[in-house]
Amino acid sequence: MDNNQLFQKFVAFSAAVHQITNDITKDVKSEALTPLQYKILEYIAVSQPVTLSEVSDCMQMSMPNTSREVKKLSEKGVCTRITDPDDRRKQGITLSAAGEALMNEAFQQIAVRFEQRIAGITAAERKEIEQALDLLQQKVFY
Amino acid sequence: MDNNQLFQKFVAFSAAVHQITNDITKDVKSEALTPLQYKILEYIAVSQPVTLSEVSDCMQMSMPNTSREVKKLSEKGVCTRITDPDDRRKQGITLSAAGEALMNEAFQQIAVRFEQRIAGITAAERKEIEQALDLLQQKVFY
DNA sequence: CCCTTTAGTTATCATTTGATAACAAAAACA
DNA sequence: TGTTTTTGTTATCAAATGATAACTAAAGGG
Repeated sequence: MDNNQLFQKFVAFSAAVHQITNDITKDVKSEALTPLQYKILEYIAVSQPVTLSEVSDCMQMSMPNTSREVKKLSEKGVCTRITDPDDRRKQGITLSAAGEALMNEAFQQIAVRFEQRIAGITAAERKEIEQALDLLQQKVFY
Repeated sequence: MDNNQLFQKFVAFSAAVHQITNDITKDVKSEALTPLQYKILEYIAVSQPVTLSEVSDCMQMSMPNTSREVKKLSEKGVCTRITDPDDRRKQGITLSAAGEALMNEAFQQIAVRFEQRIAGITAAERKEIEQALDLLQQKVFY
């Protein structure tokens, strides 16, 4: 039943992460973007270049809906699509300059709030945190 | 600039947690509940008894919308509201028996998937993971 | 060369979610 | 006691998201 205890911790922890990150990213999203669009853009930012299918898979949304939302994003000028010369069905989606700027600004704000949150932490603690992040990402959240 | 590196790790980590938990809880939600309703129920399950205002705060949604969704949940028979005798404006929201059953089933499924994920881990690693979860929850995601 | 599969698009409709105004009742307070 | 604040409700509307069908074009495979 030790397994169950670990699971309890996992659930509580995941809930905490969701809550804190929601809190931190709250009203960061540009007025021009819907929440979904912001999330998609965030995904593009981290994984670019990506294909439509990859966005669809990762965001767990249907191709038609993905197509629609990404189309809106490129109409808003925050991302660019270039047809893959090797397979002209595919397109590489990347952030445009405007998109990069927008996401930089967002991350900037998030960074500020993150730093407030860990303000007054010692160097040793920081080291511990880094190691814990690495460990969990490697063994649980991979 | 060490701060910035830690922040990078934090962002990557949060993204990973979101993705994995989304994956794990995917299609766990009962057919009878919308995603929002499932999240609210999950929150009630963890924090019961809660008031409408607390749900509203925590889920970052307006009181009217919170009222509507919680009303739907109680109409579906998964939660119960009892007026606080000390302050009859407030109501304590808890899971009903059916709600408990539903959430138990959901957690059961999530637990199974979690265990698959950490299958083949040594006792020492398990210990490390537990400590890492505790540390982060205490120092970052509090 | 035909057939199938993969990648993506467009259109349309239903449902969910968000926002706002107008309200009621209990509690707090002056 | 009368007024204000807190807690919640109801109704209504707009916008976002989800689901599905019908389609195009390129690639792959026999």
